[in-house]
Order: sequence, then structure tokens, then C-alpha cells
Amino acid sequence: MTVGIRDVARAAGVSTATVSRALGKGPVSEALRAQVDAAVRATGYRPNLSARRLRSQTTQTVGLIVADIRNPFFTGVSRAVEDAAYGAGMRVILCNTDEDTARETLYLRLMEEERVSGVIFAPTRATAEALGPGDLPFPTVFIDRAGPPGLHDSVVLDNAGASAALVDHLVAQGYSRIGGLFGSTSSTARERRDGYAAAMARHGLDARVRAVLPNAEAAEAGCLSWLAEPERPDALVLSNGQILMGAFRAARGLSLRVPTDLALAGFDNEPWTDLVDPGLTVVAQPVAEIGAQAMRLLFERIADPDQPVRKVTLSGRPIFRGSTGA
Amino acid sequence: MTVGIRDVARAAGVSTATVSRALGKGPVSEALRAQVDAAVRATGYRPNLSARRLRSQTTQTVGLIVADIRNPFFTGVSRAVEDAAYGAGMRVILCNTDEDTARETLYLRLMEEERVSGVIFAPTRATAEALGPGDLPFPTVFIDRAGPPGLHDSVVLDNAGASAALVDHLVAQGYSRIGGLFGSTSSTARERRDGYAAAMARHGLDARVRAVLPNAEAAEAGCLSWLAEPERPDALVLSNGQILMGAFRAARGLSLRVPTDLALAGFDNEPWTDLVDPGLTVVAQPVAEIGAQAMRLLFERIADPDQPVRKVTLSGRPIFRGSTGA
DNA sequence: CTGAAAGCGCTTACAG
DNA sequence: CTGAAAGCGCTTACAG
Repeated sequence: MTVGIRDVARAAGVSTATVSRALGKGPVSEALRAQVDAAVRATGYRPNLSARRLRSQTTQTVGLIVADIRNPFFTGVSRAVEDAAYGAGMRVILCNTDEDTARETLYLRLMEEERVSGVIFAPTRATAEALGPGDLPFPTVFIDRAGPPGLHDSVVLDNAGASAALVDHLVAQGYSRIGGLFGSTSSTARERRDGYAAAMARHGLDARVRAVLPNAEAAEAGCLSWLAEPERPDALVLSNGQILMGAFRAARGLSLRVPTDLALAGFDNEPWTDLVDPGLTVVAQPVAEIGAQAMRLLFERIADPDQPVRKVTLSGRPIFRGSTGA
Repeated sequence: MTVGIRDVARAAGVSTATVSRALGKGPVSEALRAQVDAAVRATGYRPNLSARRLRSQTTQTVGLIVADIRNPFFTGVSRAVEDAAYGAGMRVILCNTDEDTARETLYLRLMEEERVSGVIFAPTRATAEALGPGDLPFPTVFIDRAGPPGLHDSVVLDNAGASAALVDHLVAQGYSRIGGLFGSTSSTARERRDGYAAAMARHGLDARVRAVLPNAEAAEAGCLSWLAEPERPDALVLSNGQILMGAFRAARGLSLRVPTDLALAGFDNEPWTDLVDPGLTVVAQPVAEIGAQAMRLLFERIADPDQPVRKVTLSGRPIFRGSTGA
């Protein structure tokens, strides 16, 4: 009932081999190609991709495993990855782990069973550290989170530098009791924390660090208790857009005036950050560039599996707004 | 070099048929199953899904085609769909059309080539109206946008009712020059427009309707020119979260005070809508419920392709905030 | 419960 | 340029 390549061949009066060549890039005479095209249209033939993949031993597929698809950072990266993939004639399988190591394992296994050409992966810190170079049976590029040095290709932000820029700015604005709230699951959050701590030390200030799960709800709860303490910070550095949102909610819940009572500075230039009052100071990440570079590294790794490991570090762009008195 | 089912069979001292049965639900003795499990672990075997799909003639895959993955409405729906799918042992292929009919055609074709079990689809109005019941070679459930009555299963919001509730509320708050800005590509936007117009007529007020592409940039530009006109509205109904954001930006750009100079009421209870000042009155959509119902309809349609067409209509929940003087 | 054999729908050497 | 034939890695009647 469903039409196969044999039906097309019969309708065109040629062999299945010729149909296959006409559909692909094989050498076929103009006359036969026209017959095949007509037969394809007449029969409504659609090639079976499972059969094609099995036979040709190439899936033309890349996997993209992100930590949180609701996070606009990953939405932006995934669009760039998809654009690059479709431009190269590949499709992408998108998976979302919710920062859960069990789901990471599950999806890594799925990628293997799908026989993907390669994977772009934003791993939790736990998984990044557990994974040796030989543990992944396909070329892999880490994004947003690099893992231990030298093991995997990666595209990341200069996290320490970006954190330091925020601290320098806050100090210049006159703040000194500057706290830092960072995600607990990613190496990126850790780098941002370390960059914050180094900058604080450079200014001769005490680092005040806390960790939360990187979502708005957890961040709000963490800030509500922290900001109720007598020794509360007069400024906060927040390690991503979700945590920044939670902090902003907490400040509002406690009726703290921003930036007078509390300054806020974070990551990710999400659309809402300049919609609130005051606008929020953030480091904008080059999401499209991150996705595009990741695909480039992946393709080059697929083409030459034995080349040395590469790490691309991109700079963030600080945007100073009212939340830090700018 | 890559290990196949024959290698596992050899290692376990059984036939490939037994390995296949042990991995699936076939009848196998406990002893042999244990041998197979050990051999799978020893060899690191991963089944080839392309081969499995080709041979078993079932892909265990559903397609999800959304109009804009950056829109939190679709992100929310897709999470619900994925949860339901994985719970049923199926995977999902997610595609994003950007409201572009050419990409809709492309992805519909991809779904066919992937031999998906079924598709959940948020079509543009143009595509929904062009598609007869026989034009889709797989079971399909429309979400967010129903298309012409009686042709396809669908899960939608009571759009007209929700629009009317916003108009009634604005009238009760004392507004009368109430304009409506609606997306130009979806049947949903059209229903919201019609519900708005009917409610305005019921109140004896003139409807003032404009259309834009459903993204924040286009909406902001449209509002900037509209609100600069002498006969400008004193309140706006906006047909989705992106358009609402554009309108809010325009009001700020023109230094209009909300709700004194201009009231705003829209759709989609996105996290930022209660973060801005004043908070924005919106109709919250039951995104998780929409996704779950769509999967339910799809599974039932797959199980019984000849059952009558069904349409599930869900109610929105109005949330009144400061942007309408509430 | 188990194995030998056929075959899912394609692509690709191999001959011509 | 074209066709006949083999085979990708599985699953599933068919016998036993």
C-alpha cells in the first residue's frame, strides 16, 4: 500500500538503482532523470529514511543535548545549531536533560543507538568530569561548559572575565558588600564564581558565595533568606538569567529598592531584563556565535577525528543598566 | 568494528533471534536471558535504531511541529508532549517553522520520510486551510490553531471567550476606545480578533482592529505608529505574549503611563509579565494540559483512525493586574 | 522456548 | 550511463 522505490522504478521503466541515483547525486542521463522525477511525482513516493540510513551507514544527524530548553540561552543556541545543520543537509535531534545526570545518560545512549554523526552537549559538571575522551563513541563538542581541560572540544564564554567585569563595575559604583549566587550544577557557574572571587580579592573585598539550583524558584527562595539576614549584601552577582529573575523577585518581595538598597548584576541579556524597572545590568552572551562555532568544531572533528582538542572562548558583552546605578 | 547483534549472539552462545527476543518482550528462558544480558554488557552492544525501525515497520516516533520555539507557549507545550511521549516509550522530533509555509511543507515531508506514527502540529492559517483530511499521510492533531471545522482533531483555547473576557474587564474599568492588535498568520489570532469584535459590538463600541506578524519587533513598530495617531486607543488587547511585549515597549518608548494613558491586556502568562511595572493583565493558557490532551487525542487517533474528528476546547484563566487598573 | 531463514527498503560495488 | 545482485542490522513468522 505504501509506495516504495520498486514502484517508482516500475512506473519509470528503469531499475531501482537508477531511481536511487536520480534521487541522489549519482550519474544519470537527463532523459532517465526526467522519467524518474515524473514517476516520483506520479506515485507520491517518499524515501524511507530508516532504510536509507541503514544501507548507507550514515545518518546525517547531529544530536543536541541541552540542560534546560526553557532557558532562552539554550533556545538561542539551538536555533543557530539547527540553521547550520540544515544548511549542511543534516537534521538535529534535540534533547533536554533538566540538569539531571540520569537523563544525560539516557540521551547519550539514545544518540549512540541513533548512530548520530556527532553531538553538541551542555553537560552537568558531574557528567563532564566523569567522561573521559574515549567514553563517547561519537565526536562531541561541549558548549557553555567545558569540563576538564584538554579532553573535549568546547565553545564557552570567558566566564571568569565576565564575572570580574561585573565586580569591577559594582566596585566602581561604590558597592562593597557584594555577594555572589551561582548555579550548583555546571562548570560554567563554578568559573563565574571563581572569577567573581578573584576580582573581589583583587579589590581587597571579602567574597560571599552561595550556590543554588539554576532555576528562578530556587534562586528566589535562596535570596529571600539571604537578604533577610542582618549582614545582607548590598549588591549581588547572579550566574544566569533564571537566577537573576529569582533575585529580582526576591528583592521586590522584600521591598528592597534597586539599586539603592541592593544592586543586581547578572548574565544573559534576555528580552525582559530591560523591560523591568530599573533595567538589569547583564553580560550578554553571543548565543548565535556559540551555536555556529560549535557546529564548525563538530564538523571539523568529524572530518578529522585525530586532530588536537580545541577550545573556543568567546567574550561576553557587559550592558550596564539602572540596577547597578548605571 | 562496531558491535552488532551477531557479536552478542556469539558471545552469549545463542542465536540472534534469541538476543532480539531477550532485548524485547519475546518469550525467553531466564537462563538465556541472563546470558544475553551479560553478553550485551560485555560487548557494549547498542541496537541500531534504523535497522530496528526498518524491520519492525514501526518508528515509535511522533513529530511536533511548532510555529515559534522561542515563544514560551510552545516551549511549555513541547515539554508536556515530550513527557507524555517518553512515558509511552516514544521519542519526538521537534521542528520549528517560524510561521513560514515553505518550512511547514518541508517538515511535513520530513515527517513522512521518517514514517512517524503521528504528528502534533500548530499550522499557519494558510496551511490549515489548504490541508484536506486526506492530504496528511499520518494521524495529525492540530494544537493552538484548529483550522476549518471538522477536518482535523484539535486542541485549542476558547479564544473568542478569552478575548471577550478581556474586553468586558476593560469596559468595566472605564475604557471605551479599546483597540485590538492581532497576529496575521494564525486562525487563533483571527478567533481572538472576532471574539474581541463581538464583545465590542455587544457593548455598543466601535472595534478598532490591526494585524501584525506575531513577533515583538513587528508589534512594537505597529504600536509606535498607531499610538502616535490623534485618535489613538486608550486601551489595547494584544493577541499573544510576543505582541504584548512589543506593545509594552512601544508604550514606554512614547512615555505613555500605563494604565492611566493606556491600558494593556494580552495573552500568555509569561514569567516577565508580572515582573514589569505595572504588572500586565493576561489570559493564562493551560500549556501543559494542551500538550497532554494533544498526545491523548493523537494516541486515540492512531489506535482508531476512523473515529469521528474531535475538538477539545480549553478555557483560559484571566489574571487581572495593574496594566488595566486592576 | 529456540534457531534457521527470510526480508524490511534502500544504496552501492561490480559488470557491462 | 545502466542493471542485477548483494547486503546494511535487525525482527518475525515458521518449524521444531
